[in-house]
Amino acid sequence: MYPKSAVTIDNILQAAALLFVDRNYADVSMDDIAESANMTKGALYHHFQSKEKLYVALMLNTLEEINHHQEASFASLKGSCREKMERFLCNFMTLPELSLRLLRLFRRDINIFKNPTRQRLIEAYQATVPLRIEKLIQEGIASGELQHYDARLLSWLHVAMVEVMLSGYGKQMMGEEARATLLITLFFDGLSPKATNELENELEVLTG
Amino acid sequence: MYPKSAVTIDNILQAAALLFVDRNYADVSMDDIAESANMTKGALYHHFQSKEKLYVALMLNTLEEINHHQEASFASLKGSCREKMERFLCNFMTLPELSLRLLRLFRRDINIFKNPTRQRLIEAYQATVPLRIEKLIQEGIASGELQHYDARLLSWLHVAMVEVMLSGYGKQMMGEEARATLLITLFFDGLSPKATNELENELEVLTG
DNA sequence: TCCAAAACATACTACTCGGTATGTATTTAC
DNA sequence: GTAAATACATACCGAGTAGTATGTTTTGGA
Repeated sequence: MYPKSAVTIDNILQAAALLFVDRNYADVSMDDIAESANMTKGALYHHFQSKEKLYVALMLNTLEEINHHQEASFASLKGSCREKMERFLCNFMTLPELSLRLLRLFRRDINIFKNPTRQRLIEAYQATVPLRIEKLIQEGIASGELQHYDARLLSWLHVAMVEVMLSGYGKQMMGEEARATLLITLFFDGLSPKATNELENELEVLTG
Repeated sequence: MYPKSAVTIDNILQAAALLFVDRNYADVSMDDIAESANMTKGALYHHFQSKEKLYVALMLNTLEEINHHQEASFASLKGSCREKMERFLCNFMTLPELSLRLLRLFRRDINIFKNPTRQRLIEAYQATVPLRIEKLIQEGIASGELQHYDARLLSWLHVAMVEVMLSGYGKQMMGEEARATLLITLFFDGLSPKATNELENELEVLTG
């Protein structure tokens, strides 16, 4: 009934996001956030009980957005495991710059908090990205497209590689789809020059 | 001439290391460090001008240790690029638990500082691990063992994967050498079941 | 119109923490 | 031994910050 609150909260979270992505949690004060959101600290505390609650809200909110962005694409994935993963990755890379940076921030700063907050944040984070990839990998293992290593471990390796591709250096090197292709190639075929495909082609030729 | 100072500084750095690895930079106070090192803050400030200087000293000190640990092994690497990387990785994994955790900490917290400190730390960090791997990768590319992607990007991907292998979940899953082997396999051959070797064997059989 | 609840502002508290000023004890050099 | 440099202790300061108490303004409904 007081819709003004919603837009204000959104303003606060937006301002907080911009501050948190290039300073540390400890280095961003509630005064900073209030000033950046064009309001006073009193108003800020009217909407958020504490700094921690604000950060958690920002995180859950961002993850929710990302979830929404991915849900449709994830549900409509078709083809081989490899195709699915590549599609998913491409879609992921089209997320707004800010969302991606926040995601990276969360992964880094999640240990600031103590349980039970910590556990809650970890689960929320995992549900949006690593678990989805883990599911794709599990399917790939089941269908024989991937060797049967631990799916969770593989998903974390994948996530870590994606993070590298998204951060700084990777970005200026190559285009979006080139980076996605490289990553999928590395993941499935490795970096040895004799790629599986080529060898399979040779085999086909020889075996008729 | 005052040799007591050296051992005291060592004590301080050791105590600080233990505190920093499981709390954040901001969450560890100079009082904490002093208490943990069994001395007062005044004594602490006699040896370190500031908290930042202390942290930098800890970091450079740790990197120096790691450098020392790796130098001999790195110089004596022989065989193919793949063998070299596997050896190097195995050796790296034999580093003390605390050193590895500190290394991870530095990578995460290096952005706390402003230039020129930041730049100095980044260079020191890169010199101990990523640059060495980059060199191995460059050799591999030159010798045709690896496809000619950007060596630096590949080294970062490699480092990121190593980090996953060393952190928590990876550790309890498999033994040391198993993790190293998996990582090298993934890096060179990928995770598709039809590994390059097998295909090459098939080719050899068919082509005689 | 009028009132209660929500939205926001102001001013303040309590406290932490990096850093310092100034002392005392200990070590080394001669 | 003794003087000076070093090592360490004690007590404090000032800045900054999370959080609060208490006001004032605005909003939405009856």
